[in-house]
Amino acid sequence: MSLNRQQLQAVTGIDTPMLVLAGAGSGKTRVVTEKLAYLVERGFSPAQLLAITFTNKAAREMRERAAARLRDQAQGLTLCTFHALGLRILQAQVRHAGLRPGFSVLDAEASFKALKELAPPGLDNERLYALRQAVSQIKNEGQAPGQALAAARSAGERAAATLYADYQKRLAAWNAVDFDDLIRLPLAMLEDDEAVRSRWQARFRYLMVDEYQDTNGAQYRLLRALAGDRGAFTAVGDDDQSIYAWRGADPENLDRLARDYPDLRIVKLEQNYRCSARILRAANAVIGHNPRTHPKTLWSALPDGPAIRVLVCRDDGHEAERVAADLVARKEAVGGRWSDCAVLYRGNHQARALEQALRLAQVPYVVAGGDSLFDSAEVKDLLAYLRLIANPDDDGAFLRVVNTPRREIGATTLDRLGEQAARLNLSLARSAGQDGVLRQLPARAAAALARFDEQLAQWRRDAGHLAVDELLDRVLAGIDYDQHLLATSKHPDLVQRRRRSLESLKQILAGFARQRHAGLAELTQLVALLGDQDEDQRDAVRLTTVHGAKGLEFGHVAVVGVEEGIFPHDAAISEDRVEEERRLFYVAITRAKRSLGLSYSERRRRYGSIEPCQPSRFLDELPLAELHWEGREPERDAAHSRELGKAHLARLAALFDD
DNA sequence: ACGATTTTCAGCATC
DNA sequence: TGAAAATCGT
Repeated sequence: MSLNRQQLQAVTGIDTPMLVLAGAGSGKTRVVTEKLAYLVERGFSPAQLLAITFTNKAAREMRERAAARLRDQAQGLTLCTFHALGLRILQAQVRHAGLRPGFSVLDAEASFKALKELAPPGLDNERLYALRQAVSQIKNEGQAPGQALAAARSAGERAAATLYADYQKRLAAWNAVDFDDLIRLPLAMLEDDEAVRSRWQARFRYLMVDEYQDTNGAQYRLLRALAGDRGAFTAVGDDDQSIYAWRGADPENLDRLARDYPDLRIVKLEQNYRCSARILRAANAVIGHNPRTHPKTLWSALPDGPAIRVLVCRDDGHEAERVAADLVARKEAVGGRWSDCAVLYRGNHQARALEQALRLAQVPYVVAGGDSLFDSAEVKDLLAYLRLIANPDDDGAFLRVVNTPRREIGATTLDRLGEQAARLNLSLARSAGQDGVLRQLPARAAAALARFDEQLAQWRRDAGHLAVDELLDRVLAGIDYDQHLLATSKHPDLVQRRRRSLESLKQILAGFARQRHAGLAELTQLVALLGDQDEDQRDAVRLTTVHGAKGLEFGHVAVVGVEEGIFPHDAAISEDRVEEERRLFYVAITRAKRSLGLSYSERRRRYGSIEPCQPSRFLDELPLAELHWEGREPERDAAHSRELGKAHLARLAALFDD
């Protein structure tokens, strides 16, 4: 299949900076991979090319596509997320960034915990979230603590700036960075230091940025610093699919690009190759309810396909059952692969009812995102051990593992240790290694701490000559973790599951180590960022949030919980952010190639009690002619409705026999 | 210091 | 409803 005229322009335009406004399903990924190939043809070496995405999933997808297109040329390509790029820059110039080798990358949870401890005491959660948001926003604007303090006008801004300053002091003491720092610190180096800037500008001679509408202020400046005046970049994005404003994404960056690069060329991709004409009409109708700065008119040459089904259900359990039954009926009638179907929802917690129903209906499924391997306590524990071995300053890691498994080092001992550490200006783990500190403590506590310190010292020696998986085995043996698992797991199968988690962790770490030739410190840093990389390849229905489905496509898509309060979400309604929810809904329905089902419940269990629900306003925004409503039927008619469903699906099969 | 029991509270999405 | 935190009792 060849490129259309706009796609060709997007691919071959390399003499001026380029912005590609790519509608949903318009072959965006294809353009990016073709362009990478084109750049190589035109004399760029793959090592000089940098392709940036926002999510690990997108990076993985792009890597596969690039490998298929570029073959062995894809090897030298740098293809990663903004944050992974930031991490590389930091690793390459650790000292310059004010860090020491072995620094820790805090995950969102650890970072919030640190922030919470520094915030004024007695704040309710709502205020804490607001503060976290405020601090993160300051960082996403690329401001240093001093700048933020100077710029603060209101009392609220001063509170956020003060907290930010304290928080950064704490991170510095821990030799740690958070996710926002992975952008902010490299940016500061690039902007402030001519030498660093030219070094990285020489390293990357052409930049591709995917999902450009999701960039925040700091990321935009990072892009500009790397591209420099050469303007050797292509940004690909779609403002209608901007769904990360809550993460600081600023679609304003689209216009900023045109201002900063007057010779910017803009190409619009408006032919959709994915969705049936009917689904696309519905999508266009929905997004038409938003004010738009870069209006696009998406069109599809594909046939209409079946009507969009709207399922009205009794409650969330019923909804899940019907979705499951629908998937079974579809499989019987149309055949095809389970993996060509997806169930999309607004929040991860909605997966639970679906899982139950799918299990009952014996439909194979995989849940994307949600709680991964890295959310389990045992994996977090062991990763914290590794982090503490790599970075003796990581107080967060120390506190997590110091008494797991029990070492008889309790809260009082840690309080005393904390006082001593503060006095000496040392981390907790380092203080525990000081005789002077231990002498201040009761003999029992001091002995326990000394034992732990000795263990750590031994592991640090081991880390020098052992592979990660071997080191992990040694740690597991040293702390008798299996015993701890047995003692803390209520069910025997839970013990099995946890053992398996640790086995997977070992595999993943060993895999990373081999693949990236990374040492212990780099491994823990990468893992914080990348999470679980292996995709489940089984033929199974995919359950995912709408956010997680961005960039993916499926023959059949079911969107559940299309209700006021869920989609759009309550918080979005009260905070006047329905437009982003509408874009999210637009993303959801444009994942579907051939058939689309939407469903909502009349009642739903929320926080324990059963509450009545209203259908989502987005349903009213869909063209009535494209919809086929199916109210809830009496149970005795379930078989009948199944037959109806089959007849419907048989027609569908006749339309699309591929 | 630790496990058992009661109370609270509800983050929506990701790096 | 269910998980996490706070409190209680040994």
